[in-house]
Amino acid sequence: MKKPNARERILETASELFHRRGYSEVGINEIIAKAETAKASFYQHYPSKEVLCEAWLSHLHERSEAGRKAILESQSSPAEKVEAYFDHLSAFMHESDFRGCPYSNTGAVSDEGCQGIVREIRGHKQSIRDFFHKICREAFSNSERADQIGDRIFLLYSGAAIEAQNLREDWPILAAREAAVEMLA
Amino acid sequence: MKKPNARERILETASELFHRRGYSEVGINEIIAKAETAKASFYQHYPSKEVLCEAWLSHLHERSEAGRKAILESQSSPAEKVEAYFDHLSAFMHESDFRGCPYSNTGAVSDEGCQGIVREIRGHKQSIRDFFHKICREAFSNSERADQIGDRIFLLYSGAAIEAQNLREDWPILAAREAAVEMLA
Amino acid sequence: MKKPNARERILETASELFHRRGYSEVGINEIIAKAETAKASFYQHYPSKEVLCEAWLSHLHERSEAGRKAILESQSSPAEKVEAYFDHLSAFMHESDFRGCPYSNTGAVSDEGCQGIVREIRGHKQSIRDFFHKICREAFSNSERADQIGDRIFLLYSGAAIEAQNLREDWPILAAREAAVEMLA
Amino acid sequence: MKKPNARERILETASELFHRRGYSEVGINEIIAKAETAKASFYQHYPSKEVLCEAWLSHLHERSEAGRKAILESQSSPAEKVEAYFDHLSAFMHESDFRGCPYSNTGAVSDEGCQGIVREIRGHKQSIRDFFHKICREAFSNSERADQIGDRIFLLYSGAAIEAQNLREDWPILAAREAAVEMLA
DNA sequence: GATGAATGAGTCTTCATTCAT
DNA sequence: AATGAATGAAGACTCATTCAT
Repeated sequence: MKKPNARERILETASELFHRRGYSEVGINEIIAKAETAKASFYQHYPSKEVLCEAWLSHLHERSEAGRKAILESQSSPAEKVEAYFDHLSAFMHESDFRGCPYSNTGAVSDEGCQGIVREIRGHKQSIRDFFHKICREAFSNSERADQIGDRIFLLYSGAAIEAQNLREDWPILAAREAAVEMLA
Repeated sequence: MKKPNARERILETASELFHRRGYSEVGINEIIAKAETAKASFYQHYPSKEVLCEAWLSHLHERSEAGRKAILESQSSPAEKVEAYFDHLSAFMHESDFRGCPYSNTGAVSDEGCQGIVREIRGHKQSIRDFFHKICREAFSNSERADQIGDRIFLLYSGAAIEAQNLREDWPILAAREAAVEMLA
Repeated sequence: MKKPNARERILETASELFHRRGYSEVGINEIIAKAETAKASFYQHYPSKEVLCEAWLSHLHERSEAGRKAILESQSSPAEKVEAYFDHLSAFMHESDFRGCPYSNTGAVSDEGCQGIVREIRGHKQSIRDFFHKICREAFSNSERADQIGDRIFLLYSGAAIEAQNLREDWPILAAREAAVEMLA
Repeated sequence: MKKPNARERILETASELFHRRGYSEVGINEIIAKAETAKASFYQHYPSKEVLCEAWLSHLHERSEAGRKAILESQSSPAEKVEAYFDHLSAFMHESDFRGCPYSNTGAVSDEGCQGIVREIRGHKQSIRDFFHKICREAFSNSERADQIGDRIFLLYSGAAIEAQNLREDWPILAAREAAVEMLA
């Protein structure tokens, strides 16, 4: 029984599982079973579980970058842009039963030995930080102050994601959003 | 070869290992080996790994509560109290090579099935949130505004911890601290 | 279904399998199946397949040393001692369907990374070499000449074992025995 | 990307790898990767790993036969011919970091099921035996005695190869050579 | 209160081979 | 003549837990 597109099916399945339950909690066996693939087919496409994890984070990052780009290019005000991004976060959290940030969650179980994974995490985080910096530079004439506020919103954003996960509540997202908007006023 | 205090040695060993590498990444075998205990002795004291995890988080919480109590009872201003707590965080992060928050890290690999663990996490987080609320109520006459600012500082605090871990840098802690102080001005 | 003495059963089973088919050709699964043990029981007693291999070779060496000791302590002439040892070899080869020398066979699939295994092999070989040296010193007044002849008999012995294996014939053992006796005449 | 001579590249690559690490320790994947060939191309040229092994041994045998033929046809004395062959062995061992005899090493991991491989091994060994027989017939008028001495030199030769490998020393080759020359005196 | 031996189910990864194109 | 994707079986090893003593 030959199944084409194993590569894609594996990535899709793993994305779902890694996100919902965490990278370290999902085994190759479960992935290939759900993806209906043979184990050796898996390793033909991904040399290791770690590389699959990188592919997942990288793929997620691309989509997430596109979302930020769309917001940046919109005609909205800085505050509206920030609001839009927090609304994205809120939707994302509800979709995934408050599983939090895939990057932070993965970072929690990856030591410095997982170089590729760590690179993906840092790249993603820096990208979000840059996003807030850009928005704040639209709002503030002083670029130093803009970056400072951008960092604060970035931290509020991260804190909101992690605490919404920990508490299984969405007030952190709303509170962070409100704080961010206030900072841009 | 009788080893007294097996219970304590196990908890100490597990605390160190869980914190540095993560609950899911540390096995029972490693714990009992480092604690120089027999496997059956382990299960005599802790019926499961999960219960050991709860004991770890609970013990950590007690010490952390004591720290917050001391700060609250100090003669410092609200801003100074917040600064003191962020300084604690900074020291904690440096001590542990930026391993982040034990509670959030554990939450990243625990599903809702781990009721005891989840309870510890939520209790701890709520406790920190309360701590900031109390400080803010000293600073603001309007208690609603106080809680709002307290929540924001709580989120900055969480965000700082997680991003210091992700980026292995300490600017998030400094930036969050600065933001918190500004909010209390 | 608890089975005591797993450790011994594993060693016995592995000894048989490693000898008949070769260290690299026998998997842990087969060993534990034949020994009727759980996989984890295996690893409780032997931290790795490599260590099991060392235990096998070491155990074999002890028995083999005892045999040489008995020959050395016998009242036979040097030639008779050598004959006795070659007769041992002949019997051993017939017993095992001409599977040759376990040490040489294992050396054929072990690189220098397998330090423990290599140590066992070299120790065993040196022990046989010493054995022939001792016998020859009984036969020759010149100890240098004795060691020289001892080395030659050692090499004849090794060559006989390997070629009896390769050819599945026993003439090599008979020929080597004859040559050795002639050297002692 | 068309790669001509895939067949030859595969054989060359496999020869090197089989010799250095042993037939059973080298996988098809490694061979095709190093030979820069596709997996299916491999199976187009060699229906199985076993057949590739036979091709390797057969090819090696041809070159080795040529060497023996050259020695036999030389104008040297029997003792010189034997010396030349042991010198070949010495050079071969040093070139390959004392990996020993490819045929004996392969025999150590091949059961009687591998008919083709076993045939190659036996053919090769018999060929070397014949070689020594021929040389000894030049040296001895009594052809029975000649074959007897030839067999002894053959066994010394085999023993030297295997023990040089086991001990990673070259004294066995020198000792066997010396013994062989003495036998021809 | 303490122990070492035993366990089944799981981990990630590699094997030699075959398929459709 | 060449290819990349697919495969089932097996590889060594670890998991958290339970047992009898």
